[in-house]
Amino acid sequence: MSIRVSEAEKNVMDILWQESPLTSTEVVERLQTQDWSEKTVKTFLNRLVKKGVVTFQKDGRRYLYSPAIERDEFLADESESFLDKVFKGNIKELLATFVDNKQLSKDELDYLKGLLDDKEGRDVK
Amino acid sequence: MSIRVSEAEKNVMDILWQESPLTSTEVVERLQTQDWSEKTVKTFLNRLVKKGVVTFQKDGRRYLYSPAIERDEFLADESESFLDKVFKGNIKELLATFVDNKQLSKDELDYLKGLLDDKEGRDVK
DNA sequence: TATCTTAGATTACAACTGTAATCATAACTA
DNA sequence: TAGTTATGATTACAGTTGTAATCTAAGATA
Repeated sequence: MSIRVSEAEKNVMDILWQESPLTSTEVVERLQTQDWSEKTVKTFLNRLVKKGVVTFQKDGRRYLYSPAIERDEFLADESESFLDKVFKGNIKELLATFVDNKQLSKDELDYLKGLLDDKEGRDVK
Repeated sequence: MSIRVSEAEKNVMDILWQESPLTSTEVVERLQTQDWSEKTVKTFLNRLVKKGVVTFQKDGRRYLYSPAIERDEFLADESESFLDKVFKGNIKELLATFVDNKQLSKDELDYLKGLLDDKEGRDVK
């Protein structure tokens, strides 16, 4: 049931999660880094609307686009699906891979330890 | 430069990482859970060979297939790419999402803490 | 040896993606 | 009001993917 948003489309979602509603022109502007033609970005907006993950209100001849799904929920979905597909659900292996392969700063390590401490006690086991 | 292996193809890789070399027939057997036709599995093997991530030695008329890439390396690649594409490289957010959204057992929490402790001191930062 | 199997190679085909260009039309401008 | 513009809608087109079926030829079998 997982939401189907392609790689390229995700970049558009990210823009809208940062700020919305936006016109297509504004979305195009904020996607300068990607060097997509304005036409390409419009295509993505269109597809995202058809997929039901972006909505719009009309404002004269133009549309004001907004995300129709929550970023957190989307990330949780994507993460779950990544865990299942790549690590076959083995979360220990997934976490080990990330922790092992990334250079983590002291700050990041502390942050993560904090997360674990908060978690401790809450999950009944 | 990341390795291009599709969702369905990953299941074939998983089989070969568990045991290899295997004939196509053996791969098909081990993929019973997926209800793919034998033809479909053969197609995947073929594509994987063309992509250079599976190799084979001939054994008479049949091939003995083996992975041509390391599972660990593949997982690291996939993870890196997932982090970049979905979390735009923000590893704290990624880890927080996993830790928050999954029910983690005491065992898993302890394991993860162990990882972090090991890591501590090694990363110079 | 002639025939049957069966394994890999080739071909099929629709949906999804990346990447746009063209079309139709509503709104702005002269 | 008539022409210009810019926006969303439609169309394009090749590559990837999921999901096979068909073709070809080398072994196995009668």
